[in-house]
Amino acid sequence: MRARKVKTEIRQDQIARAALSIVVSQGLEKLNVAAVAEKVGIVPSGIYRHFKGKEAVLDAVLDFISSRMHTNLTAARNDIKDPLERLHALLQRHIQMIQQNRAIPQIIFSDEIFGGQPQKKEKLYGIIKGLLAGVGDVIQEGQEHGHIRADMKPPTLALMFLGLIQPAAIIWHLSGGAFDIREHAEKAWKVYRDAIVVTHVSPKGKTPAERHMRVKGS
Amino acid sequence: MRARKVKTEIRQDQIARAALSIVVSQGLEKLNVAAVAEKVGIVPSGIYRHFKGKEAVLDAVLDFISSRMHTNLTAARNDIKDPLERLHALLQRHIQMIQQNRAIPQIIFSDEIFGGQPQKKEKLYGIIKGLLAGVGDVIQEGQEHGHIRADMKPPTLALMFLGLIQPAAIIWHLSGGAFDIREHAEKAWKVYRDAIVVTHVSPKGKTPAERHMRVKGS
DNA sequence: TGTACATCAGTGAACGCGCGTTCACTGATGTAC
DNA sequence: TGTACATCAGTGAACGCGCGTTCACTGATGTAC
Repeated sequence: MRARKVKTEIRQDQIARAALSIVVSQGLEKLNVAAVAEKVGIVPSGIYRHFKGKEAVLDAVLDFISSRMHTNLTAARNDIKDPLERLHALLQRHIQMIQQNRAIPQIIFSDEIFGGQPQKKEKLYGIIKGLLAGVGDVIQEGQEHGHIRADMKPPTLALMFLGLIQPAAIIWHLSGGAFDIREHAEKAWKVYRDAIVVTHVSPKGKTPAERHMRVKGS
Repeated sequence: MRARKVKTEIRQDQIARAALSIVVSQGLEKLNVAAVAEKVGIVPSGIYRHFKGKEAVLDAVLDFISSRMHTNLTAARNDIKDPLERLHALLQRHIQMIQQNRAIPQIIFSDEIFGGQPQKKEKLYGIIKGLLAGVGDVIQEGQEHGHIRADMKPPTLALMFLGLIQPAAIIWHLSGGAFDIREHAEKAWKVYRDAIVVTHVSPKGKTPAERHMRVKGS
């Protein structure tokens, strides 16, 4: 039975979504041209009317993930003013995203991208750098307002922020979803918050960072 | 030219090492039976005299990684008594291990294992659980001696400890080795240490954990 | 110490499978006049 | 409004490549007597 003719822009979108959903439900190893084609309702060779090849399809999937991360960033930015609260919200959104489609860790760590062509690696690197920059901006704002310790640079704290999520995501995936990633993230968040927060019940006119360091020092 | 005959136990070891070294230098995608055989100096089909198949070779490589992690754990345990110092040493050893063979993140996150057969996934899960348990033991000891805050369970703090390394390892890999993973780890370690340490210049007879919390609270 | 036989590691040809990709075609949709 | 033609999406057969694996064989090593 011949599939209905559909404009190529629409098919491109359908194909990218189909590819993502296959990875979500079956893992990246099961992502092949035939499977994508079937999901869209055309024949394998039909894919090549809309994409140059499998690589291009993967590129489109990466774009999807990238845009979702940006959505999270801007949503948190618009919703919440306080930098620490915003970080917390970002953490929760990120975890929700990972839980909803376990595709993301799968794709990020796949051979085809993680160990694959420099081009793809570069693209993934760009996505992660974008996320880190977004987190770093929130941290810097917090530092400027005196809410976050200023003796550590934003990129360092931003990467540590990722560290609250990533190992948990891996355990969660390896345990087949049994590990409670959200619960861990909340606990880890408390520790992280303690480590970077500067309290405002100012005693003796010191800068927040100085006070923080003194309190810790002895 | 016919290869010299070698006992199967020795060949098994040679094959496992060859496989690991291929992943280190060329990535896991380049790991195939032919490449391993060539490295060992026999013909591809010869591999099957010593392993049931490619899967079994991968298993052997995982065993290698597992044993290296245990080496790190016991070395740190023997060398250093103070729990916090021991954690620090463990961090440094772990980073050294990752830098020496970038194979480890590659293998851990490969499709074949990370997204592959449940059996392999289980094995990897076991390795990571072993590492976490080792770190957790050090933390628990620190808590019992009053050096580490006791209001968080060891598994939580242990997973956060992994979070100091893992995102950095990924960035390091994606950046092609440009990112200074060691420098980041040292900075992150400072923040982490601040977050979990309990100082001993005791003021008013409180337990270390209580004092820590009060200092932070307001 | 030598001979006969069993065991075992190494070989090369061939198979089979998955899978991405090409290509000549068909037929539907859109456009010019 | 109708006709002719160009464009473009969908089709199915076939190709080619990589790669894991099998199998009958060869020849070396070890062992029993």
